[in-house]
Amino acid sequence: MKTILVIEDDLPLARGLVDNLRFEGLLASSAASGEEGLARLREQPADLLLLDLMLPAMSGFDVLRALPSLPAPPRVIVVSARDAEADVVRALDLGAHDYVKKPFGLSELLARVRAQLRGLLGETQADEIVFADVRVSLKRFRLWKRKKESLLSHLEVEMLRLFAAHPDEPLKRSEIIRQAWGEDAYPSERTVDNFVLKLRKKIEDDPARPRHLVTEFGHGYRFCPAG
Amino acid sequence: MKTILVIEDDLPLARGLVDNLRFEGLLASSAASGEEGLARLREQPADLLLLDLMLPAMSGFDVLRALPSLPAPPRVIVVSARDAEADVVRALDLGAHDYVKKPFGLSELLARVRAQLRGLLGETQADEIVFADVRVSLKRFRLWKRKKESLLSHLEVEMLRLFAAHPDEPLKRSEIIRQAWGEDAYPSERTVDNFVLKLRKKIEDDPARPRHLVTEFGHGYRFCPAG
DNA sequence: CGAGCCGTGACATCCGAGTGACACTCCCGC
DNA sequence: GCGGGAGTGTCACTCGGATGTCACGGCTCG
Repeated sequence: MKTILVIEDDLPLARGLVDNLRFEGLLASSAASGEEGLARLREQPADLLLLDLMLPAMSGFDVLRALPSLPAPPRVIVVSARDAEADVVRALDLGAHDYVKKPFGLSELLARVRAQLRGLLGETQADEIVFADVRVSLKRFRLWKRKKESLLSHLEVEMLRLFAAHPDEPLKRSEIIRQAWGEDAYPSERTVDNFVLKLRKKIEDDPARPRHLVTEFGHGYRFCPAG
Repeated sequence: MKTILVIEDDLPLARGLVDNLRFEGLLASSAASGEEGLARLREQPADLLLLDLMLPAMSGFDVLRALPSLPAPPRVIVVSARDAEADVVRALDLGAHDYVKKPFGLSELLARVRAQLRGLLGETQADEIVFADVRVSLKRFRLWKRKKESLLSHLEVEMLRLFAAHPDEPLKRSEIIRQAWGEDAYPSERTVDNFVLKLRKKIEDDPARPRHLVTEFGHGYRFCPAG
């Protein structure tokens, strides 16, 4: 599913946009300031950003300038009450892909959102995890440890994604299953052990003495990026 | 250099646009009708199309509908005096990437042109794909492997084009269908397998042990130009 | 109506998720 | 320290789903 972030300090408007985007079948969320939005994008890259220009502290232009240094910059539609041509040109040349003037027609905005998302392949979410001497491409289902390449299955990727989202935090097997397998799958808890085994063979120097995927006796497993 | 075609029946306006686009460093030309424009695009693919909606015989909407069947569809900015929201939505959903209402500010239009062309570098619609001992002419629907010639169907070409645009990246069957077949075609996912089979017979030394079109179990297929 | 193309169904084959068995390790009470 | 039971490491095996492959039917176009 495609993800969208709305950066807008007018909360009722933001909520309305998010609701409508969700109704379009998109994974939408909002942030009330540029700083908050950028922090969110750094953690959880989005495919598209709806950006207001008139924000409290950090302006929309500042946000545009900061986007290229993100791990996965989103496409951007600027939504602004500023209708001077100079503002439009400035925003577009700062990297925005489209510019919609307030007040806008909702159906036009949604059509422009569809136009921007069209042709984007797959999900652009965070597609790399890097720690120690290991690099993981979540999009390509591949893992490299010192130039040695391994293939990852769908579930291995989901588990790595989960562990990376909770570094140094013990995760119970039941929690791992719920997050990586989904709400409606109920494999045995020993299945988790098997996947930990497979992952250790791919990311540990000595799989018998793991330093990254550590057993928390009686509680589950813990991911230590630092080792 | 990036190429632009302007389809506009108001000749003075068309000339003005072409001059300004050339001043921007682009290779611009114009056509006075939809038919003429499409013919031009078929001979000489462009990177971007500026399209008027109110054309004499064939309307701009008709042109939009005809674009996908071109060998190399351009990006499209619709430039129109029709300002009803319904027209905007319709044009965007027919595949336009942006919509500018007349009368427009020239600097804004040029900024939108730059925004559309940005990031297109390297994606310029090549009409040849070359890898290993295989050469493909996308325009001629032909493929050569060591002097052995094969004919390609329309969909085979689309799939090759898609794979070539995403080397070494696993593509899901659903994505392949969406990109190669189009948004409104829903063949079975097994259809993709059949086309992979046909392509393998044409590009692999040993189709039973493919090195270029590799299966990613559970994910789809991956194109490895290097083998 | 013949040829080529697209799409589906059927069958064989392959792969990996999940299970269970067995050995080993850890914690706890003695 | 020293069992013992619970928890974990590890592996071989199974089974369902995914894929390879082919053959057939519908379709369009000349």
